[in-house]
Amino acid sequence: MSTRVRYAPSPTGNQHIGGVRTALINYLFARSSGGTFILRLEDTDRTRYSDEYVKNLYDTFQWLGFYWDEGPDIGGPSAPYIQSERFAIYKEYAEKLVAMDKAYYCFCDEDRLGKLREEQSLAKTGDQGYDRHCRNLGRDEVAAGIAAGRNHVIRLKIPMEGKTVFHDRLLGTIEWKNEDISPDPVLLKSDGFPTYHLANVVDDHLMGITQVMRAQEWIPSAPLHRIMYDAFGWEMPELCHLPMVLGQDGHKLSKRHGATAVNEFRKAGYLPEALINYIAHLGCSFEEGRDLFTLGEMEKLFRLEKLNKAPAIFDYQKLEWFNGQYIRLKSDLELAALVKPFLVEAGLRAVDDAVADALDLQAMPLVKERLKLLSEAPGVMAYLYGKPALPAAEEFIPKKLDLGAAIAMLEENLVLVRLVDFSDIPAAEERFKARSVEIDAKLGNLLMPLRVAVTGSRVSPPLFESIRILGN
RNA sequence: GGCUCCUUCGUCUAGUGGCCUAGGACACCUGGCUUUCAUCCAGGUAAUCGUGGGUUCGACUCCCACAGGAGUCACCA
Repeated sequence: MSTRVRYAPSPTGNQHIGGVRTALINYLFARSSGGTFILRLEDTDRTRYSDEYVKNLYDTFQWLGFYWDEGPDIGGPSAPYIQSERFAIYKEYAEKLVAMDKAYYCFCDEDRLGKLREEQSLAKTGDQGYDRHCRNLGRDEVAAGIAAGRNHVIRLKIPMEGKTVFHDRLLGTIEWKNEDISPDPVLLKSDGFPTYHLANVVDDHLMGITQVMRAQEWIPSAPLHRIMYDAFGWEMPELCHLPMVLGQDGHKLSKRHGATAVNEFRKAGYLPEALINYIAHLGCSFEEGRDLFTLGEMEKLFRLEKLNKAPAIFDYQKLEWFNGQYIRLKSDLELAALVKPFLVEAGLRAVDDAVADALDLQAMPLVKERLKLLSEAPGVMAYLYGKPALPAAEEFIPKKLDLGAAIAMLEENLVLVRLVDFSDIPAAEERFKARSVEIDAKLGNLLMPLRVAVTGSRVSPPLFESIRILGN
């Protein structure tokens, strides 16, 4: 049987590192096993839903460059892939569960539930959860309640004793005492929408999902799902709970750790290849002694067994290194195109400017080796456009400049690096000013078109200027 | 607090009983190349494999206990 896996995000926020990593691992698993990767939109939370997030989802994955085989935008045999369009299905299955006495109608309102919570916290007996008040309502009472139009939900009957066992591909066998499972979770909300638990289980079954791979934070809902599969008499997909991604402080990665949304990384000048490679490498190894892998390589090399059980801390520094590596792998032409939007954004050049295009392209060999992020390009290339370099990030001690030698090299059409530190060499300031015109003139004469690029975004403009001229 | 999961350099990892006096990568330090910076190359610092017990001729690798960390306890997913 061929494998079918899915990424099932909820459009209640922009796609972030954690979600994308789950998607990537599902994708790699599908590819490595000749299976199918499916996208399913779990948009059952109407209060947090936004179209904007759906758009962000598509944008993100188009940018990242790995895509699903079946999904809302491209269709497939299990359509529709949007849960709000499968509305009726869930109601049907929830009621089926009630008919089988595996679930029940509950008329408790927010008021009662709130009070219950208060009492429980006062009693300090620990969180007991729902008190199963409506679990044993008579047939007549239920009928009357519904007839009266009272708000109601459908809750799952969690067995009061015994235990629930499930197997995790990565973690092994996990046992839960039924009394420790959240008492009687809601399956169908009072607005008629399913909760995650119902929709997730029903869809995974209906869509023929064979492996469920999701973050470890979902472990506590696994026993509950097991109970539902059993109640329906369905075979449960194989479970595999993925290690989580943590911030520097060891807590679940979130906004306060810095950039977490993929579009933020994109704006900051990260390459999708670098992000994908780094994320995949986090908590997983592909081949001994190597860190850099293309998507295609990972598709072939991926094995679930190589996943780590322990959570991993997201290291922005190492990601930057990956990014620098991938930037250096780009051809000049590719990189120039990649960098262009950042230059335009910085106001250095216009979008349509053939001369600027040529200039950029010629500067690439120099720019390429000193970029970790595409967003650093404007700082590095500012001089090319007659603007001062960006402020210094750090200082360094320059060596003494020999203008005569510099000009000599220029004339030989060699790579020239000129460094001027006015504070260190007081006399140089005067000399430089006096001869800068001469230098510029020689530049013009020698090299057409000009091949000039500022080197070193860390050079402070008032103190240093650094120009490098490329030879042919 | 209950329950569950996890535990090799600061970080990401290799490692499935002897090849480990623990290997690689990021970061950091030193040197080389480059009249600067960056890139690149070479080298270095860094884990008594969370702690304590076992099992075994032999344990990072198997078992147990403890400790620490994390996750989760909604009509959110």
